[in-house]
Amino acid sequence: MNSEFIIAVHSLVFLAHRPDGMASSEEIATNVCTNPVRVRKVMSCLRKHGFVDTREGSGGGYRLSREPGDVTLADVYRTLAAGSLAPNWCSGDPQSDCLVGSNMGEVMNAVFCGADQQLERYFESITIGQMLSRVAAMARA
Amino acid sequence: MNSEFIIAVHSLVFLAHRPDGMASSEEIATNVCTNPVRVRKVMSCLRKHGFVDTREGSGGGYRLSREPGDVTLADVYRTLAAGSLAPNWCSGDPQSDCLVGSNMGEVMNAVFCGADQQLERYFESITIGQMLSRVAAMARA
DNA sequence: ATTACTGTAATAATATCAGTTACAGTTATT
DNA sequence: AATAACTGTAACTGATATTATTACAGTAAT
Repeated sequence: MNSEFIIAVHSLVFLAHRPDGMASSEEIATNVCTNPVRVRKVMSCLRKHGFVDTREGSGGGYRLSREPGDVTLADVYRTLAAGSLAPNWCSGDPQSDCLVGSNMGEVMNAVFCGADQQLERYFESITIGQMLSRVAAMARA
Repeated sequence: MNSEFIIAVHSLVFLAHRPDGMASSEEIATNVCTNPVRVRKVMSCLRKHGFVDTREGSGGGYRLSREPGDVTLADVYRTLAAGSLAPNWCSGDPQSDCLVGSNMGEVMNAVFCGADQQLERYFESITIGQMLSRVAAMARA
């Protein structure tokens, strides 16, 4: 799975966990275990899609702009990783004079579109709020 | 998605399409659009899991050893690409003293295990025989 | 024997992904 | 107004993963 998706989810959960809902790219990067530039790139995308607000300048950072319980992983998936199942590579060749060789690419594509939808449906059932609860439950155990 | 999975599915459909159910690695490679060594590697794996029989030596090649209608994509998936959704990379760090940072890896893992199961369930509903029908339907259209 | 295959390892080429550096723009603080 | 602490991006570098190629031993048909 696309690691930007993971960074995004982790970041959102981290923000949801913060009492004031805020953190800088560096704080997030440390928590996620990656570098701040990558976090900023992902967050920049999340901002454009209305998941977070940004405050530039000193004391700035990111803040959740939606209720954790209202944001599903599917929302994030669609924003950052939609179609990630579809192979970058298509087998076969439309020019082939073989029935299979010439049409497999398209059939395979349809299969993966279906798979992607299936995956989205699953992610639809999990919210950022739930992720936070799960993390907390883990800590108690 | 794992391109070996795609090669495997394409190859099996191609074999199913052959009147005698047989083809050499070179024929398959041409049809799939890749090189014979790769095909042999994938087929070797399929053989070990009982999907095909191999005949070495002159005039040899591969032959489907199960009914196309009985082989699901899930069978192939489990053999060649199971767990492909789970990220190779885990966010966070168990040593972190933050609730989120220390437990997110495990929670994320559980999420992806679920996603993988969801995907398998979907693949369960598609057989090699159906793939062949779809390809044929496409050619008629 | 020769030819046409598979099986597999090793290597080389290529593409993808992640980390780093650099710097312009923004805002709070003093 | 100067400084410090941020975000936003682009460009570059390095690491990693993927794919193709080469090579050769083993097997079976002719």
